[in-house]
Amino acid sequence: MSRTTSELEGAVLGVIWQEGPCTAYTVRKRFVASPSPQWSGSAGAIYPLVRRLEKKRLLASRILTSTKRGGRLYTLSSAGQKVLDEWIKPPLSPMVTGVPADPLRTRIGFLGALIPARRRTFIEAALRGNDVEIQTTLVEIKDSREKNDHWHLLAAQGALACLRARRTWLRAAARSLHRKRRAAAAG
Amino acid sequence: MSRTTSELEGAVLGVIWQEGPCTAYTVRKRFVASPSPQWSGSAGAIYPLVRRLEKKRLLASRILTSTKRGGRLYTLSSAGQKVLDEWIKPPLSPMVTGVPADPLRTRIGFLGALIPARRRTFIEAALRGNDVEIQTTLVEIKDSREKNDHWHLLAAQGALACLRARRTWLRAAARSLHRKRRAAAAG
DNA sequence: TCCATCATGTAAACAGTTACATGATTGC
DNA sequence: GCAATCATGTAACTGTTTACATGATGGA
Repeated sequence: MSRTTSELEGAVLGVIWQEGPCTAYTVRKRFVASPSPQWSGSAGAIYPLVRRLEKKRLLASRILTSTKRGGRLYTLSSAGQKVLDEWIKPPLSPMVTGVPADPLRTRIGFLGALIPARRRTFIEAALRGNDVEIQTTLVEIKDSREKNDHWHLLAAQGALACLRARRTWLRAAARSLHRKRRAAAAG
Repeated sequence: MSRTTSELEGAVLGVIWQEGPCTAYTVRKRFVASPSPQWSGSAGAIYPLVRRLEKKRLLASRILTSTKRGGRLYTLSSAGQKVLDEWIKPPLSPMVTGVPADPLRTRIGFLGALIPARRRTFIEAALRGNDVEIQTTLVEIKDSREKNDHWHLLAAQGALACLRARRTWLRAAARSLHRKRRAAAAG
């Protein structure tokens, strides 16, 4: 009967669970601040979504009186809590456990379309970009440790593990390119 | 002047570059067969997209005469080659180098919403699902090695690296849960 | 011959982005 | 008091999925 919960819906319920009573803008800021560029956290996505969730009785809201601007303070209802629970817990679909999409990896799959000289340039740029992300993530880890935010820390550590693995892989790719070039020169 | 190339557009151009002259259905199959559940490769996405790309002169097509069913054989035009090139090569936006989205990681960030007993269950299910993906990827690696598909091999190795890192991370998460539980019991 | 599935598509529903609008609040 | 930006929203556009339709092809 209940339609399946989308990633964004689940994440919004999760944020409201974490933040306690909060406005749509608070939720929005969380997505905008998120290091992963998964969602933009655009107003056009969040405001209509929380309205939908409220209509489904997964969120309760009361009007903000402390400010003249209006707006609503949202809380997770018990039905919302349950939906959040169902969204997180097993069984985990392949969509959840499957190989996460990585635009960098996608491009590597078509790297042969570049002229050889550009391939090396690509890998170098990728390594630089990846290192920037690693630095950002280290800061994020430090922050969540200081705030004692156990789950966020765990998630950030997962992101770091992924980035470090990507780094090792990219370096191996660079070496493999090098071998290929030498083989081509020799053959 | 030219609008930015989306991930799906880039990937479709890449597939047609790889496969040589091929039909929309061939492209579609590639996405459906892809281990990453990023795109469904649905007909409603691919057929209109190749049409759009053709209208933009990035693809050329000729009608299939060998079959009665009709359909078209698409080829990358030189303009298409150029767009593919631009799409792959640096500068790489944060959207490309950023932390790849991982639904598993997202859920871990909200794991505190589950009752403690369920948290362990989640991690175990995640590990099982992850191991299945590792097996699938190993097969993929074997295949591309046999087919001497260098770039696809490289991409699959990247996927494997990511999955292995995820495995290590999940095991660490399980240990961390365990510590937490013991601390709670003791405190 | 008949049934499954291949291959090509289309249409409606839906979700998310961009861009805009508007009033409140804050800092100078 | 004025400018910047905060906060709340809306509307149009775009792209993707789901579901359907339809004829071709291949194997029993």
